[in-house]
Amino acid sequence: MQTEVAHRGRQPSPETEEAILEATREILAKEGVRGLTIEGVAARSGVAKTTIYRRWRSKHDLALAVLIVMVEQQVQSSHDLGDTRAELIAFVNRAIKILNTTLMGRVMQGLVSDFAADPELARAFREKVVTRRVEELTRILDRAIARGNIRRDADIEIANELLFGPVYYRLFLSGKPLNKDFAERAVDAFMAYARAGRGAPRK
Amino acid sequence: MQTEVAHRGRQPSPETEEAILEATREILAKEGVRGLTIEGVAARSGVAKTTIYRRWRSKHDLALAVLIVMVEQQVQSSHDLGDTRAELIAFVNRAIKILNTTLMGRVMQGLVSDFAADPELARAFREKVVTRRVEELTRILDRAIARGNIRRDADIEIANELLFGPVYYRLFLSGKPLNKDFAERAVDAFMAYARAGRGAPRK
Amino acid sequence: MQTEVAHRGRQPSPETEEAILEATREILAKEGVRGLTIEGVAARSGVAKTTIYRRWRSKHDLALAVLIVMVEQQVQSSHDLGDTRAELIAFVNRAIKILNTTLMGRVMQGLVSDFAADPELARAFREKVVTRRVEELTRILDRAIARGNIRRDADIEIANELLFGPVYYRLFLSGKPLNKDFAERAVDAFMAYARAGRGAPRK
Amino acid sequence: MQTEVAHRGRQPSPETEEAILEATREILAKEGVRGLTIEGVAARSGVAKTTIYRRWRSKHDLALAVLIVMVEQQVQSSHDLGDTRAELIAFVNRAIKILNTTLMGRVMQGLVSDFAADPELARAFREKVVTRRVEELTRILDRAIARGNIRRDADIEIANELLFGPVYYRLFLSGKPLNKDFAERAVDAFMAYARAGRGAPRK
DNA sequence: GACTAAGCGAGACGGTACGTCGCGTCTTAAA
DNA sequence: TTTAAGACGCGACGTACCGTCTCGCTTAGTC
Repeated sequence: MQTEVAHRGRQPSPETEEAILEATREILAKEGVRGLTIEGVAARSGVAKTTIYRRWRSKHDLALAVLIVMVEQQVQSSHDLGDTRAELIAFVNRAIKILNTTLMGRVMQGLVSDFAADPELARAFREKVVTRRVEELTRILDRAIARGNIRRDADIEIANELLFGPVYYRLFLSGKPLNKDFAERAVDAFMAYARAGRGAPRK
Repeated sequence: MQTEVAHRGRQPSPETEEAILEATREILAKEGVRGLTIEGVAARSGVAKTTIYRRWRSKHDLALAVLIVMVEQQVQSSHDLGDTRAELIAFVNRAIKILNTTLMGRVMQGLVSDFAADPELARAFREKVVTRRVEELTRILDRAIARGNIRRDADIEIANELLFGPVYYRLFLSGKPLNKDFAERAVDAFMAYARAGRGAPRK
Repeated sequence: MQTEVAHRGRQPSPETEEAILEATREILAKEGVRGLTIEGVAARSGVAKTTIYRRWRSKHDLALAVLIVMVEQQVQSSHDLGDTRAELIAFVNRAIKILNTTLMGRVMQGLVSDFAADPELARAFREKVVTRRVEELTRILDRAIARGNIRRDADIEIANELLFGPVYYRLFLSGKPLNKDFAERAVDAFMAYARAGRGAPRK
Repeated sequence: MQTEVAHRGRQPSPETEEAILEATREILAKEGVRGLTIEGVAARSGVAKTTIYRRWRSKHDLALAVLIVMVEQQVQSSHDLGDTRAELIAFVNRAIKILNTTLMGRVMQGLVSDFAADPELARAFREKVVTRRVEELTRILDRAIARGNIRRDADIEIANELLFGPVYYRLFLSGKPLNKDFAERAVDAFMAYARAGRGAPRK
């Protein structure tokens, strides 16, 4: 008469999940977010569509999941180099390198439009990806302030925008290559600003 | 059966074109690039799908056309204020205002992913939209150099990235509002950088 | 992820199939094969276009399916009347009556051009429709031979062509009505031929 | 005041007409009635669509025009061979040969469905194509009656159906090849019938 | 020689239907 | 209860042709 509560049935399998993510990665690499379809992932992974929907709300969600895994594997703390400029350049360059050499760049290009349409997706992206970067940046700037390299009241938010705004501008809009000396200039601009102070000499 | 070249056939009707663009604008305003479909534009404009395809290759192309018309109407030269910082702030704020108050912002968000997938689209966007901004910026910086406000060798490309990178970073990624004092900070950072010179004091 | 074969998934629903066939019949009756469109069948039946395509390759295939159902319902064995001529006349008249009173005539007219273009369709038609007639005819001729009414070596193929060639000639080309005494003449011609024998008196 | 009637303007050019027919023939040969489109004919002939529509109501009409030209070129009277059976066999074989070796067969297969849908087309076909055959057949049967080879009251209509019904049955429905001895059998059947008389021996 | 019809090419246009892709939901049977 | 399989309704895609419609030129007459 089914009075029991404890029936648990078949357990979700980790292999299934991995198969899905792997297929997603392969498709993403070959065709970008554009070519990513649930149908395609199901076919390539041998997993049923239903199973995928049980775990992710949309293909964007799925792409983001892949991206997050990627970010987590790339995590790497920047150590104290005793030189703020060098630390920042290394930091920005690390981000650039990931964008250039992994799926990250293509996935970002494909996902960015979805952030505006899907707040939940945007939230997840910021929480998992941006936050880490901001934390890292905070550590670097704290050291910089301690050393007296930059103003006490330098705003982390501005720092982030000045350093990475140009990076994504190139990735999304201008299509210019993201190379090394490019990072230097962004860092120099930020340093000039942060050293001088907000109310610094004008005109 | 004839050998002439000059036969021209029926000319594309401007009314038809306008009807399509207007319908596109309406849908874009209501539902964004996401909700834009050729089918929908055809239905709303009373124009046949085929006619739309005859003029634009894709809905992204169509959205871009709308955006370009918008930009062309907004064109406005910045006059000499005698103050570079003020001119730049006004310049950036003008862009921000357009993003905030017209369809431009939403359309950009929706279109940005397509630039990576469709080089032709990206090329058109840069040519029609970015180029104008760069020209304008050039004029401002020329005046600034003439006045001695910034270094002779300041790079227009960098200027563009430093000023607008943060703007689009907010629009695309962080979702933070694009308000007034935001423009000031980006301009101050650029000015600090451009005044100091590239090989300026380090550490 | 699994290796089994036996998963069966959701089964095609007979209601869906019947809805499609019924809508097809209605359209066929009203507008003929000419007016039959998958789009129309989908609309009238409330079934999705894709579902129709999942079951039939083309509208011709669909029309044939309807025709086959019709034929299967009309199947009716001719019993021994003790008189070959009477049996054949009844047989031909039965076919004529179906062509005259059901959709069969119109559908055949509309389908006939497709047989030449679509061998698969032609094959299906012959298998399902012609074969039955030939079987029936075989039984009648066997009885005729047993009675000594016709030659032992009368060819079933020729019989079929002599009896039904004129019928379809009228249906397809001359447009003359298919009435009763018409069948008699075709049967008489065949009987004269089959009784006389192939090498019979000439000139 | 336009009282005149006789303004004539530019005359339709025969070259244009021929170019259209030639293109039609080529397409018909390659792709059959199925692949025949006004658009295609216009493209291949270099003639404007409008010009084609000015002369023919539909692609079927156009195909029929081609077929009629073909028939007119093939016209050939059968001479008195002194032997009715031989004359009929030659007559049927001539028709078969045309169907087998020219476009006629394919065009007939493609057009036959349109006869039912387009009475005007059917009328034109009968008038231009069938009529000639019936006239020819009449001459042969007149000679046969004169010779006493067949009954006085043999019906020309029946003759036509008995002789050509089987031919078109093969062409349209059974797909069996139209070869030589096939004609003999149809003729023999007709002869047996026509010699014996309608009210001939039964049972 | 100017005027006036038509013929003609080119090609835009509104349509209808095509056949396909992918979505997200559902049903079924097996694990 | 999860899973693979796959049917299903749905919305949109981009394409093929349809038949009609300007448009501007060419070709013949007629006045």
